[in-house]
Amino acid sequence: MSVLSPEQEATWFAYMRVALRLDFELGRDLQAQAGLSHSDFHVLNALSDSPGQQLAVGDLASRIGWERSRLSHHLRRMEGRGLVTRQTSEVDARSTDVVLSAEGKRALQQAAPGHAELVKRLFFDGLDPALLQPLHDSLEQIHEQIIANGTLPPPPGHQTTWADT
Amino acid sequence: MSVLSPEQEATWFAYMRVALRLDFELGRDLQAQAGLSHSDFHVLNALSDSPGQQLAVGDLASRIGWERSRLSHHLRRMEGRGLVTRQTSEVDARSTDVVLSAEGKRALQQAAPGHAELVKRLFFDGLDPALLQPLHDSLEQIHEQIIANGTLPPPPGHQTTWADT
DNA sequence: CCAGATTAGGTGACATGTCATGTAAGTGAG
DNA sequence: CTCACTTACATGACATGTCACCTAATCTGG
Repeated sequence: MSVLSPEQEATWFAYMRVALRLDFELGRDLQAQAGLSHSDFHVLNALSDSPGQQLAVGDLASRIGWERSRLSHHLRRMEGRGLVTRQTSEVDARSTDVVLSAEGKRALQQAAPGHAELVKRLFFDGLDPALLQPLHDSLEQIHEQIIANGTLPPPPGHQTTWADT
Repeated sequence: MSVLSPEQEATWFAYMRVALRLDFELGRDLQAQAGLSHSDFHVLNALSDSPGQQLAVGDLASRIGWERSRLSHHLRRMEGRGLVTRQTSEVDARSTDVVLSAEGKRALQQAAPGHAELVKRLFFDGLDPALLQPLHDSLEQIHEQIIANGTLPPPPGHQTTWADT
């Protein structure tokens, strides 16, 4: 017997096909339309909806599901391009706060509408509206599962179902 | 008014969170357990369920949603490690056939069970069984949409809904 | 206050991915 | 047949990501 049921396997393959192509299409579009890589966009986006438009490096990493060292390299480059700023935290001198710069904000605002438009076109326009809610619920359940069973720390502010003892 | 409805936006964010973490967790596990990158795995997997365990470079690329040049570089490395073989096609001398080698097959078979196990644990074990079918349908619809509206060529053997004229 | 453990990040070497461009085989209009 | 065009890949330069390891700040129990 195999590990996954036939239905699960079919679903998994469908997921992978979607994920691979979507990642490619979105990255390509962002690069062409806004001069941002998909990675840049994730970072800017996460900062942008954080209080004070800033986040500690570690929190940012778990927010977007990256390793710290990857983020560290990427932030150096983004800082060089003026998209973000780094400053040592005032409460804990080990920690670094990443702040969205004015230019970073501008770049994000310039990129976001077109990006959302493409997401709508590729992801939602072909989806039966009746499936939106089930899809959302599925993804949330899977997300919880990944956080509970994965190796990355949970995102900042995440609540587990069972109260911590 | 924004481009996406609030429900769509929530669903999209849930999707991105799942995609980012899943990609990370699966890649990490494959590397640790089987010494294969997630990229290697996609290539081997695609070859393995193709007739003759081989595929033209271009077909392989659209099968896994990659650019050709990325695949070309990756194949050179995989060939160097003995996982695949490349040979000029006999029917069209421009085209290159990529063939799964015995060693590649072995590597894939060694990696697959653990990989499937992790997929089950991270993706399906937390999912309400009643949502499996809707999730599958959603992903298939989205997949069709991406193929129809994206820039990558459709995968080999893909049928569009409306008969070609 | 001090030694060792822990936590937050940064870094260097090297693997991988992207973009622009190159080469060669097939195609086809005249 | 031949010049222009298209198709299938490969490659080189450079951007990005990974892994192992480093430093410094903080915490903990004497």
